[in-house]
Amino acid sequence: MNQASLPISTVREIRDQCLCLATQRAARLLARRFDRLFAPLGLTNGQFSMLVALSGQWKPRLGELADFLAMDSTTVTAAVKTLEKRGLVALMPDEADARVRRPALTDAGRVLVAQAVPLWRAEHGKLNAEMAPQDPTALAQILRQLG
Amino acid sequence: MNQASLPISTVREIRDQCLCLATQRAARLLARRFDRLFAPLGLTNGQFSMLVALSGQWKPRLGELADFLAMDSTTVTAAVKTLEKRGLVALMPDEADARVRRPALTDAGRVLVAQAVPLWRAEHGKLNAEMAPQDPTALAQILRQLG
DNA sequence: TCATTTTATATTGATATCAATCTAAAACAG
DNA sequence: CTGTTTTAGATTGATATCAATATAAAATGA
Repeated sequence: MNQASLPISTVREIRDQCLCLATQRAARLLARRFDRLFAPLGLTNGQFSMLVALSGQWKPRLGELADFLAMDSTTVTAAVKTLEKRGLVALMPDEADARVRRPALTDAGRVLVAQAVPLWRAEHGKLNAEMAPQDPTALAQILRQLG
Repeated sequence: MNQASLPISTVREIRDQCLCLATQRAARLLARRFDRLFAPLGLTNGQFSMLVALSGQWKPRLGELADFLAMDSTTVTAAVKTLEKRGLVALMPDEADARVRRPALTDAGRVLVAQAVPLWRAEHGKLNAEMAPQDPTALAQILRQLG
């Protein structure tokens, strides 16, 4: 009951090398940071990302949005429902395929995301400064290819 | 109702640069990957990380474990309770301070983590190969400093 | 000492996450 | 065409996550 279960070298190996652990850690820290940033607007970091994803000309179906966010599609269904209830997003039926529904920003959603972007820009500027001399965009690109 | 809410350059800026989004994406992908890997043992990626953290000589209090995992301490309380119910971890009272409780692996926990490590090593080897020529350990270190 | 503050953890309530499963529509095979 | 398979999405159930709050022990201060 007293000896370690693994060689100490193994514990160190996993602690120092495991990308899953390192990524979950960073994800939790950044999620909290941006959740607090957007809290005055009633948004979470994930809701902000989703609203931004819907702010271009791109009109994804739910499944495409799930791929973009690397979420399970059931998670997207639930998340969109929350935004829909708040009137930030509307679900539009597809003309060609009755199974498909495409989330789209409402006017209220557009107003809110426009308010959130300056907050994001200021906070992300701080974050970039903190991680110097690392290149944040390069890191983001590596992360996007990870999985 | 039809025009984009943000300049397209802003949408691209956030999509390409936001470390919060990039990290949440990667975290979800890796969580699913390692959850499936450990599923035959009845473990999630987070439970594996927690058991490994308790596999050294380190005997953290709950709050120290929370810091190590960058989790909220209430999340750790709940997660440890699940492991305790399964008999993988026991919560030991602290001699000097009655508020403090220290989670410790049980024999069953030791057996299970020893079974999980070879799975982790094989899968992480694949992951390392996939991200060549990036250095996975360097990436893990950057992520550990992020927040 | 005793009241106040701080610290460590637990509880509650809300959302996030995913696996497993379900329904309905579309695509396909014969 | 009709029966089967595939695809898109929704529902359910379990755990994860954190903010807000509560509790209880320790530390501090008058």
